[in-house]
Amino acid sequence: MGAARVIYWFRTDLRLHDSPALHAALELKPEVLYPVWTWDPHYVYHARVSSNRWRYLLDCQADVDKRIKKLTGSNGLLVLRGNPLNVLKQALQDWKITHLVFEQDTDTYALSRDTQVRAMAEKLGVKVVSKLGRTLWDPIELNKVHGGKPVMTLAAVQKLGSQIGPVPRPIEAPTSLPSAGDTKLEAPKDEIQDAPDLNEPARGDGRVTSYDQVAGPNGDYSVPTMEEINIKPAEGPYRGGETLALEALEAYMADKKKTATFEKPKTNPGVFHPPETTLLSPHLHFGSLSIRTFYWRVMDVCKAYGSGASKPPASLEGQLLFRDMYFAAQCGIDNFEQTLGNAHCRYIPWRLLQEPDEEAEAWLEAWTHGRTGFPWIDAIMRQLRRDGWIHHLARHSVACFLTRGHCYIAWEKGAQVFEELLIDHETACNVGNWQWLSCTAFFSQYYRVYSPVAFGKKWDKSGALIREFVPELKNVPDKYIYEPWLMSKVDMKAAGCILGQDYPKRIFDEKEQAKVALAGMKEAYDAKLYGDSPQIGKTKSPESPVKSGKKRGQQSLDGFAKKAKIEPAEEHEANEA
DNA sequence: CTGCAGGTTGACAAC
DNA sequence: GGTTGTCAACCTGCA
Repeated sequence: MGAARVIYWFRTDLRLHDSPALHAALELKPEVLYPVWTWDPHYVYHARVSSNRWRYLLDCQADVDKRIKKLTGSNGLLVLRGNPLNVLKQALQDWKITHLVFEQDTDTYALSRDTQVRAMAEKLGVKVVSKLGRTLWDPIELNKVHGGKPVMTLAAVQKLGSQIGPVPRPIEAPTSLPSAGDTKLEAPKDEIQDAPDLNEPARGDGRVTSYDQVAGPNGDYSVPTMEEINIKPAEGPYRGGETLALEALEAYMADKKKTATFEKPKTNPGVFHPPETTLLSPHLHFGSLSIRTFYWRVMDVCKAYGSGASKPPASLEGQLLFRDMYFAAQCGIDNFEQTLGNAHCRYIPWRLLQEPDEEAEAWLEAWTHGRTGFPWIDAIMRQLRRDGWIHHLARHSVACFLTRGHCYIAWEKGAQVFEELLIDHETACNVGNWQWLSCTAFFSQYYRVYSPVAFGKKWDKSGALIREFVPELKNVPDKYIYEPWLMSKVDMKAAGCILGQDYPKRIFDEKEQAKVALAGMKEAYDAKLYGDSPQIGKTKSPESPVKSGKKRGQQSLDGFAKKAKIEPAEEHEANEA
């Protein structure tokens, strides 16, 4: 039996430190190791991604590329442009690969993609190895030991997690890597499906050239540039990559008291550049920081600190446990990313869930672009758009406002905006948190409503966040900064801000609208319907959105993925012939 | 079955 | 200005 020839497929794990999958690849003692990223058109066209997040991804790739080059002394990351099923099939054959190794990914699209890739590889006689590395515990196993029910409470994560066993300690980054062999590839002619192009808002004017060649414009599989992928320049201040991730972790952990006594609800959503929280979530998303490295650094600091350390759910450990909870819920619930067909999501007849509604469309548009006339809400939404990151409680505040608190608009609409704009967007966490805030799952105390005026004021009396992100209100006195509609004509003139001209009038009276929304929530709770209740289908038009493929797909979140058609390899061969 | 405690992070008024 | 009770009352998990 010859030596192993390995493709290491990077996806959710753009790092070299504590990578169980990479470790498994190296344990095969391969004679050649091809570190591959597949530039998947699904993400380029069928997922919402802002310029900020595209740049963050490229940052992570560039950093891993540099690290790999250092260890191999030759090649870096090989970015193969094309549908992973097709390019990997070609690479497995042309490079005489014996093992395909990657980190387990339980996202909806990823599960279906990996199932197909696995089948394709095994058919070619290639061994497929996948390892857990993205969560503290295996989300599938968490649900299994929960009796097959999806894990949806933090207490359950703690209990079942400790039953499964302690989180493994992180493993060191390799000190050397085998080089890749010959990288010549008989590039398959990929049919790139670019419709629907959900990334259109981030794209520049030029043509997408990413898929002209499988090896990229220089023929060397180099990490793409923003120009090459034709994405507009990113405006935000936050950059990605393993090097920055590890530095940021150490910088935060250096303050032992802050780390050990961390309580999320006590961190200030009005503080920015830098925020009071760790800002490590985007690194977790791209895998440029290992979750286990983060977890054990926190646990060790807390242990050394002693009895004064904070505890879950508010503590840093608690934040990481929530993440595991959402991953478990996502892979344990059918149609997790939407209301319809989701047995664990309360059915609420949200505006814009199914029926057109001009007023609600206008409110959604105003919310999306920070033009609601509520300075606190608008500041957060503009911060989200410019920087790609907002504080957790700020997310709560604007999510509550759009859904159960005031606008009574379907949570999926808001989740789509977050999906596009957040640099730390994680489908499981984003969808889960939107369900939480909209009181459709996880949480149900709908009478606790965040005020668009009082909540911000509590943290930030003089409105620094508003003055930064809503400059038209810069000179409004503190007294009116959260409620500019209280200004007289004279006040407006003095502040250089005429309402309805320089800054919008509020879209509604928030106290009145909160009453309307609360009454709606009460009625919806009394009805006790869930996303899979048969009554829902019956009350709607016969052209039920649950069944109709294309239109629904365009509207849904990552769940679109599972409906996106990935051509079986055989069909492609037939097409090419 | 019932009852009850607890639930990451509310708002507001009254003291 | 910081603490406390009320608002109107949800869910899950466990005894």
